[in-house]
Amino acid sequence: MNKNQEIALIFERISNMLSVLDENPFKIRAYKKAALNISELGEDIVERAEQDGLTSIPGVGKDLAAKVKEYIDTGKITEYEKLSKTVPLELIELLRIQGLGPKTLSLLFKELKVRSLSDLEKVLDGDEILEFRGLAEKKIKDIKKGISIFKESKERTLLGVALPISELIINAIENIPGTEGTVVAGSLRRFRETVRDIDILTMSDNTEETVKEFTQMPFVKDVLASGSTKGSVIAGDSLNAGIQVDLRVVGPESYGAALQYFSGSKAHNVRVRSLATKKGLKINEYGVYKGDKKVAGETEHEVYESLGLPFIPPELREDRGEIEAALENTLPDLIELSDIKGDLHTHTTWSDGKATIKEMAESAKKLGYSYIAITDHSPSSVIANGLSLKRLALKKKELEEADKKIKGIKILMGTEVDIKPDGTLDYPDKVLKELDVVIASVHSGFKMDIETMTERILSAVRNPYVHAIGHPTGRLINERDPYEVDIDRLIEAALEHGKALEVNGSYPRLDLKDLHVRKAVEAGVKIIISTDAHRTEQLLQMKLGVGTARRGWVEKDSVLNTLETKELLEWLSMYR
DNA sequence: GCCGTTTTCGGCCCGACTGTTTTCAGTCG
Repeated sequence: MNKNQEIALIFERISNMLSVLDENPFKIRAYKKAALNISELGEDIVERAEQDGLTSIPGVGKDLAAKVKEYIDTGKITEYEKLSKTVPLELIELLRIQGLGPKTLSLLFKELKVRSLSDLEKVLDGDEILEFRGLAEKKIKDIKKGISIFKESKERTLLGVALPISELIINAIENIPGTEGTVVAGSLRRFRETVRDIDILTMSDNTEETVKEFTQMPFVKDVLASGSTKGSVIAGDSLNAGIQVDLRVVGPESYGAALQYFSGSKAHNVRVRSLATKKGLKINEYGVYKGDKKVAGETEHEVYESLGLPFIPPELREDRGEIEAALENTLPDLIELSDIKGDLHTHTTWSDGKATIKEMAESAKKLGYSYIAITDHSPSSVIANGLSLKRLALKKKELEEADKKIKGIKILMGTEVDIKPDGTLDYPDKVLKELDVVIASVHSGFKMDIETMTERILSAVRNPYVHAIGHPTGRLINERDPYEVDIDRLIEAALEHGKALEVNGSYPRLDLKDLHVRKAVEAGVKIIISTDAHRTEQLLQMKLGVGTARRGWVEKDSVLNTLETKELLEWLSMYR
């Protein structure tokens, strides 16, 4: 964890501690907001402090700047140390329990000395609890249910897992008579790399009945809420067990306002609303109002238009400067999935893939691609059945034959070559020179200090025959942290040597991630968006890669695999 | 605790659902 993340975590905890102590809610929010902005800063906070610019971080004023400074200088924040003595860390963890909020927890903490999960469970089973106002039988039962969900709770669900599930549910809802326009909203629509729940919006002429039918669907294990416009359920084993699915049902006159509202993010919506207030408008999920008069609501476009803004694509709605860009009319013209002309990172049965060259190429052709690069592993990746020089030659022969046979798509001979711990590549230069596409990646020796790892990857960037660095930070979301690499230096070197960085669309990776991609393209670095497909259906993960790139404000011009075959081949051959 | 082309003080997004509140508080998103 770097200093930014450490400080963000402490502020987040302070916020939670204050909420359990029932402090000023705006102070609580102030700490949360500062935590978010510091964690997304994209710049070393120590450097920012040295330039005396801490208060230039949104949400960081004089007080919080002093606390950041204190942490940098002493490794401690006195306020946090003090609060920790009163409010145990284990207690604020309990805020994640559904149905148990800060008010109740505060009461249990102050009156019944609850300090941990086991304390809480004991208290809920005891008699004393029944003395408390607002904590009758049903509420206690709800909290107990929350505890059991909390105990089973997994980490946030991966985008690539949640998206297909949302499509199944959308289909099921569309089959309810009278529904129309069922779409995904929330963080899933924004293509966040992980999601906490699945938000779905639909229109219906009988909202109550639609919610009711939704809560009775076969995949539902638990119903958390069921009202006239909103239902909330927990999915059972037939889907991704434990994930929460929320449905909102509105009429057509409010569809756009509701979609805008439920797509979030929260931070984006707060900005949108305060903008509305300044213009003398009021905005909620039913529409935009001037006094009692509704001025917008049917479409998202008109909601933004009523505020004097152009439409803001969902992937940008994170309050990362999109409001300002919209006001100045400088929003990026984001890349579309249909701009992609081919996939430059795929595997076949020659290494650890499950499909042959021919099968991969034919699937790529069906997607309308003009080219596909087959980039199997190099010998050091033993587990992945990396190709020896001899097998590489044999593969080349098969690939050339397939290329002749299959018309309408160019099959490129490539490799995903290992960057070995000493920074050398797993094939000699004279071999790399003969390949159409060379992607260099780290697959072993992850535990290195940042200096060594960065140098290791930079030596691959400097190799004249490397085209791109594959999954540059090596993370596996929810499973493995990224290795330590100085992204800024990597970007600088990629720019200097004219090399591309990959946005790997494989859903456990999504690497580079949104904030890093944005940094790279803003610096002028070209990227490739690829799937790392090991089977034909994984070629469809391009959608996730493009979504991640869109979250990184990427335009078509920054992406090499939007080039037509001829232009791409020209670019690739610059390194020969 | 932050922030300011309406404010350096007084705001800080807004509504649905639930429970036990007979008019509203807590939780959630």
